[in-house]
Amino acid sequence: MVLIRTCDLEPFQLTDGVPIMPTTTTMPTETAAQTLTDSGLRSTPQREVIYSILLNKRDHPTADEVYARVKTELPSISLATVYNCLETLVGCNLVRAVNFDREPTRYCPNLRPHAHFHDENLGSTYDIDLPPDLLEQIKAILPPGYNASSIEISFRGHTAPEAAQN
Amino acid sequence: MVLIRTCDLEPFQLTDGVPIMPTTTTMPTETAAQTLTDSGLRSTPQREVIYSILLNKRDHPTADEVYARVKTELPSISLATVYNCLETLVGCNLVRAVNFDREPTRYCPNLRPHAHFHDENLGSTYDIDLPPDLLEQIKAILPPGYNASSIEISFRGHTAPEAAQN
DNA sequence: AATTTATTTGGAATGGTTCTAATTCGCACT
DNA sequence: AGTGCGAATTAGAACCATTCCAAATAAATT
Repeated sequence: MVLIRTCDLEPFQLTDGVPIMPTTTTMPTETAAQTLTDSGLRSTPQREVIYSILLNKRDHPTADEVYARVKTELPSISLATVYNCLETLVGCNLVRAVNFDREPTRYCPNLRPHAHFHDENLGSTYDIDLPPDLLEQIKAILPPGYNASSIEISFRGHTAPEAAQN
Repeated sequence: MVLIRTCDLEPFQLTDGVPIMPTTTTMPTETAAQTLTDSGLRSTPQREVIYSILLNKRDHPTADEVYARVKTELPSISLATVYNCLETLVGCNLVRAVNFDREPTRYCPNLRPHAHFHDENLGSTYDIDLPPDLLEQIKAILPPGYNASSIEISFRGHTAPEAAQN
């Protein structure tokens, strides 16, 4: 099975400058708490809050940015815990880690297959929906004997000002 | 124009365990020296040797690995110079930097569009030829207003033992 | 040959991330 | 309700790839 090392967002609208929040998301069939305990892990306030922060504002924050946001809710949390929790959430597939070159890792809640677009002017990252058939075609370029467990597709460039999403 | 942030290798053969070295490569129309001076840079021994090392063994070495290899030829070279030279070569498009998550950057001589496959068992990286039409299809998933200057496609997984290339 | 400018160099600094050892927490079992 | 025990959190040190810096060297230009 080929995992998409990529994160998720409902298809955003580009018709005007207004950011469209996902209305229906491919919600996990269980709560985060359930997924955690199913993986033999505990559902802690830190993990829950960090996950909710990721769900809440899907702008692919870095660990530092997550840290800043969590502190408003859990002022005594440590950066190490933020890293630990993010790693845990990635580990049980609630969240995906996203990398652009050697920039700090970004995080987003795990949903469906998509590519990433990184705007070099704004520093923003957007999710690009990936059609299943295209994914199949991409997998098909691998020679026999190559077993891929994950794929990552990322674009770099800039977005037209009128296409601003967030 | 969309650049492929990816490096190159002639299509390797997988029929047996024998690594096939590229026979014909899409050689640059100019020498490295020429490309450098065309970019207003000097052709130095360090730059030339590093470039030749990259051409010589196309196994996507890290800066450290390049450093180790250069030292046999230029024993007094410094690691800082290796980084400088690699950056210079990347800057004038003779070489591509390749990243897998946050692992150390790898380098390969610049040729045609291709994806990367990273074998998690061996730590080896292989180039996967990217058909032009597929590339077009991938670019086509971008919504209007998204102007990509580069694409990167990378696989992670393992290769069957009998498909060993190098 | 002298001057300017680019390049190299070693070592210090940076910055994101991970490690460590100690504390705290949550759950299971009395 | 209290206790014990493994899991989770925490602060700070450590790590490591990479970059920065300031001095030394080399190459091109005058």
